[in-house]
Amino acid sequence: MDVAAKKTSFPRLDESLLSHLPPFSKLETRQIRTVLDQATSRRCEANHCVFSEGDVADRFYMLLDGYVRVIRVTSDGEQVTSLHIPAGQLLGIAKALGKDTYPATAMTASESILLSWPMRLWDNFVQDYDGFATETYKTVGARVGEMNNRIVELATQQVEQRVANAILRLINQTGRKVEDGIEIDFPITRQDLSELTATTLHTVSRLLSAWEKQGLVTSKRKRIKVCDPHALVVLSQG
Amino acid sequence: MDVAAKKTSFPRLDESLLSHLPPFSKLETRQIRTVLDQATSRRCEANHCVFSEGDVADRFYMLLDGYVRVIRVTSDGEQVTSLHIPAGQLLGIAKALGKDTYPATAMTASESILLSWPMRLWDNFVQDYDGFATETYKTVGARVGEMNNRIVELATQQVEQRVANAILRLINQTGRKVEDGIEIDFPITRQDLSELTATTLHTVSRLLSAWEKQGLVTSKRKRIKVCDPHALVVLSQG
DNA sequence: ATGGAAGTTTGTGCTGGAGCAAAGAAAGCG
DNA sequence: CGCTTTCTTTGCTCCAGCACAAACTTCCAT
Repeated sequence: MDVAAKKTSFPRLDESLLSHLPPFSKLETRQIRTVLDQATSRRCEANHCVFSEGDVADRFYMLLDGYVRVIRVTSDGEQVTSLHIPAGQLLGIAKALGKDTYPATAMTASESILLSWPMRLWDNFVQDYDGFATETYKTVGARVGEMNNRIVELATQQVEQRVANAILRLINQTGRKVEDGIEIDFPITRQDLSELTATTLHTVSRLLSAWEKQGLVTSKRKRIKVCDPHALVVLSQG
Repeated sequence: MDVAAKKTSFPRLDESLLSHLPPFSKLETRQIRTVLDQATSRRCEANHCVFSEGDVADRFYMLLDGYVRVIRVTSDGEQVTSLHIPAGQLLGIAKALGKDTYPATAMTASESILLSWPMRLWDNFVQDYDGFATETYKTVGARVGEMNNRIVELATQQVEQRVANAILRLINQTGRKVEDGIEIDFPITRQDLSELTATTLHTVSRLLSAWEKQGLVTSKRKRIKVCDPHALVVLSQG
């Protein structure tokens, strides 16, 4: 792999990129340089499949920029989004779950930049890099927590609350402050939202229309801006 | 801790108990003896709280006998069961998730026997015992997989399919072959099932009655026996 | 600019399953 | 043994949200 070529196509690909990210933050500059040299970088447009459920897990990834959604497909073809992963997190870390195939599919939700390493380096990373293991287990823990919350949410809440919650979560993870509100800063369709909240795009569309009438949100095609986050919080509590 | 006393109240508490269980199966007899000496054992009746969500995770557990259910409680007091844990598995392994409080509550679902160790031994176990870490990450991975499945299930399936699935899962995990069928071998109420499947005990009751009329199951108070597992599988597929 | 694809809005009817209520059956207890 | 508690069954009502359908808007490629 030609490092020079990488640097031209991704000018910002230097130590400073990783040095502030939890799994690598305790590393020395020299170590980070090694890590970078072993990495493959890739820029993907939105809706690009990073890896698929069941594939042999031969690489693990760090999302440098953009957003990735983790989805599962049911036997009859329906998609369910189980997680959104924001920039700065590892993904495809099957090894941390004791698996050698990916347990779910990952797709980019917006244009994204990914670093990846061959999975055979995993054990090296764990051994050589102080804090790497700890941080990945924290990541796993956080995702387990999120999944748990989604289960509780799906089990007990109404559709309106779930949609409100989903939007709030996205805002927290990926919100961008703009004039008169906070916008989800990647393209998201009603369909996507319905897959996140286990309902239909029709219902999501209706809800957003209703909220827009009440001035809680404004939305264009693939864009959602929240004007009154507090009102959404109230809604989400039931 | 008086080892002699333990041995009298739990006569079977010797090396053979642990030696076949995954996290300990690679240990030498001498090591297992050390592990046992450091353990506290406890017998609990059904519906006993092992640890609560949010508690400081000061111990981790091995379920030797019985069943444990992992539950979460919503802000308005509703309970949701996220997992059933069968005998032979670790629980309360917050450390493997990078947490120092338990992320959920664990209650015994039947009379159970638990070993436990102070959490400060966790790192020792990981370091000293070959395969311990690997196996716990597999456990975590399996639970993540299960949770993922539950999310997909909740998101896409009808109540009838979910209840059928839940019963099948329980049968697989904890089923006991009896004459003319397989029985869930711990007491489970309609309420429990409804918490597992995110519905109401009324609906579960109706479904079981209907299935009983069709000869798929028979059930007494707190007991469910499946006579025609295949028919249940068909139902669960929708 | 033009046609088509992708995304969104909105209306209408229908139904699965929740909510409520009330009574019956089994287990536990003094 | 009767009394209480816990668990279960069942009937009835009602509505949230799904299915289906059709039109509209925005984006994109040719």
